[in-house]
Amino acid sequence: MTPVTTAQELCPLFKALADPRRLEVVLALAAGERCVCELTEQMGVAQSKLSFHLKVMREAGLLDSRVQGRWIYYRLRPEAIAELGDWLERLQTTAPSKAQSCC
Amino acid sequence: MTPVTTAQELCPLFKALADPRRLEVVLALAAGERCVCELTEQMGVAQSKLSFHLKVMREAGLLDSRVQGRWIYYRLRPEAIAELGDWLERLQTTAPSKAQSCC
DNA sequence: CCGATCAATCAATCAATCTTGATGCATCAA
DNA sequence: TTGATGCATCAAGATTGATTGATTGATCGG
Repeated sequence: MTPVTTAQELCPLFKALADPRRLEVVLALAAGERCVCELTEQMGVAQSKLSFHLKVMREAGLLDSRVQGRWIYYRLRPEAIAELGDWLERLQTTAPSKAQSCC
Repeated sequence: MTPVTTAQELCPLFKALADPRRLEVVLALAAGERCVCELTEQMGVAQSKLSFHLKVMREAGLLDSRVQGRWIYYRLRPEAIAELGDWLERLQTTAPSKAQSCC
């Protein structure tokens, strides 16, 4: 039972992915959760900048975070990836019809 | 043989989808190709605005267009949808590893 | 406590995108 | 050839998003 996400609900997710730095983060997190300091070092990026992008992705529902001591670990939300994948699949399987006359 | 798209190559596609009006267009086109005037009417949107968004999506490789008489028909590029889907799938199947110590 | 580290947040600047209305260029019907 | 239609394009302004550097709050080790 796919919960059928609407396009409007997916928009924030697409926005969250529509940036090269954020895609880089997503790739890093695909290998497993990482703390902010690891990501900062790995990407060689200013801390506040990374923090900004992490926030965008977290608020879009693409990432989750958990606090451990003084570190904050981020990870991908597989549900978010699945939603996007499902929506794309539904797009593909919609029977494409030739345009009728028009206007 | 999946041609393995890199994140940087996908970024324009995600950008192209990161807008509610454009998602609306994509949905309309999932049902088959449509000419600009049909889309304009269906979406109740200014013509130049729609034209702008169509251009963004076309340049990202998400849409294709063809001229017929004085109309221009737009359609989804299934390859683009497939690329996105493949990338997402690869994300999901990357074995997620617990973060090691850190820092 | 104290100093250090991790990370969020804020304000200011800068940059990219979107919107609007006007204009121009083809195509078509008459 | 003329007038109308379909659509791209352009310039200006408005909106949104990203970057930077500084500050703050929390947590930790000593």
